Amino acid sequence: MKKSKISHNVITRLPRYLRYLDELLRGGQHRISSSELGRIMGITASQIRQDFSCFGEFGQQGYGYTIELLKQEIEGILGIHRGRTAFIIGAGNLGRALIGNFPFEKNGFKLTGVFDRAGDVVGTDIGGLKVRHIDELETAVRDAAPDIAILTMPGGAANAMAGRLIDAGLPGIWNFTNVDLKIAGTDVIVQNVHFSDSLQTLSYYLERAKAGPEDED
Amino acid sequence: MKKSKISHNVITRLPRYLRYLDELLRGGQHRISSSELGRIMGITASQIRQDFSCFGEFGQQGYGYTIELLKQEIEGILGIHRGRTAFIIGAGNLGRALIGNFPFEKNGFKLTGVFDRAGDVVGTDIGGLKVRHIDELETAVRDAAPDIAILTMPGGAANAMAGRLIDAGLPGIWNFTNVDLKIAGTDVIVQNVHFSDSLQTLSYYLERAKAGPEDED
DNA sequence: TAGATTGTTAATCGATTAACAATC
DNA sequence: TAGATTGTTAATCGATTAACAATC
Repeated sequence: MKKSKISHNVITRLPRYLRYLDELLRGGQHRISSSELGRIMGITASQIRQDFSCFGEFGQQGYGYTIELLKQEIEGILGIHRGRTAFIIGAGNLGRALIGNFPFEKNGFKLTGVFDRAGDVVGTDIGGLKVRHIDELETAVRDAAPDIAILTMPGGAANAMAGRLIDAGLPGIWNFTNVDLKIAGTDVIVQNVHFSDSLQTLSYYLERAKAGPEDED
Repeated sequence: MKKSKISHNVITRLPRYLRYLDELLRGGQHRISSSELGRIMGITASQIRQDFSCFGEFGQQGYGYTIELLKQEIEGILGIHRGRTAFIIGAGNLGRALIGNFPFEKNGFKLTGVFDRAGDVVGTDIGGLKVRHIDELETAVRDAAPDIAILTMPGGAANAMAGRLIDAGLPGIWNFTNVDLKIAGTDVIVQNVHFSDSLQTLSYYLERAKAGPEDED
């Protein structure tokens, strides 16, 4: 039975399920039970069944789950086949790293714009996209209507940039800067990748290596 | 009163507290109450006081918290002044982005080695560090005894690399590859930065923009 | 002192785990 | 059919919030 309000914890486990299902498929496996998947992933079979049951009934009693079908269902829930588009704001090292190495297509996204404010990169070609000047941003957002902007510029400019993007009607932001965007009162969706937070968390567990958990996200 | 077992949720909030305290200090503020901090951060004052009370008594009744002191306490808990060292494994775009832009020092880390397997980058200088060949890794880990290795190489090689590092006695791994490292049976500490998971979570909330929460990590 | 705010205990809420009838 | 495994309800566990005495 589908649930109306789905917890954030459940949502963040979905991409992880997807990774494991992918790996099983690559290993030639086509069917799995919640207990086997739980054993592999280090979580309980109960949790897996509860999680899936938020969205529908994807298994078969006495059989388990067909991996291909389950994967498709989860991809559907995450909206991976929506053909979304993204702008990258900031063509520095991090922006280039994403453009060059991140599998946007596999995640249902297509890069359709790269912007920077530095005169020397504007006009150059990175990964098949011509870098445009940041002054063209608002026009471009209104014209191309990307689903998200990826903030890979210095943190100092992040909030001003977010404001411009939101004003131009952008629905989502993938934030790689080390600041929390001030978005109260807007309905933009923000997902943060805070490197510092992650490293500091690692630092904490290093300190307490004997006592704490050994693998945390 | 200090608590013996501290939940992961509490730990992951500590870096976020630190960011807000920093911002307040930069704004010239020196004192704050749990209720004011809660209002700014969008959490309850109760949660803030509960979180801090896991580690000690950092405030003063009737007054609140001295921001400088509170910040120092949290930095201490996270082990930020430990003078930790790190190797980067993979001198591609992402590795260079971290070397060039990430404030390791502010997070208590110092880069002491960069490794790659590609002949053309080995021997070159990146951010003041000479890139060494991956074959020298084990020797270097034993000699320099870094606290962590930062995996910024292709995911396909991640598990083999993690195995080598663990065998050489490395305590921690900051994993930027899109795979879950198989570390069962070891006592290495792993912290993951899974870009894909983050983007897929964003994708989910874009789909359900009207109903879901608007700012999630 | 009076007002404010902490640290902590108790109450509530939500998430995870266990159990089991339904059924493939 | 018998065995296996789901989806779901109930029980447990843990995390968040509320309340308040202690005290600056």
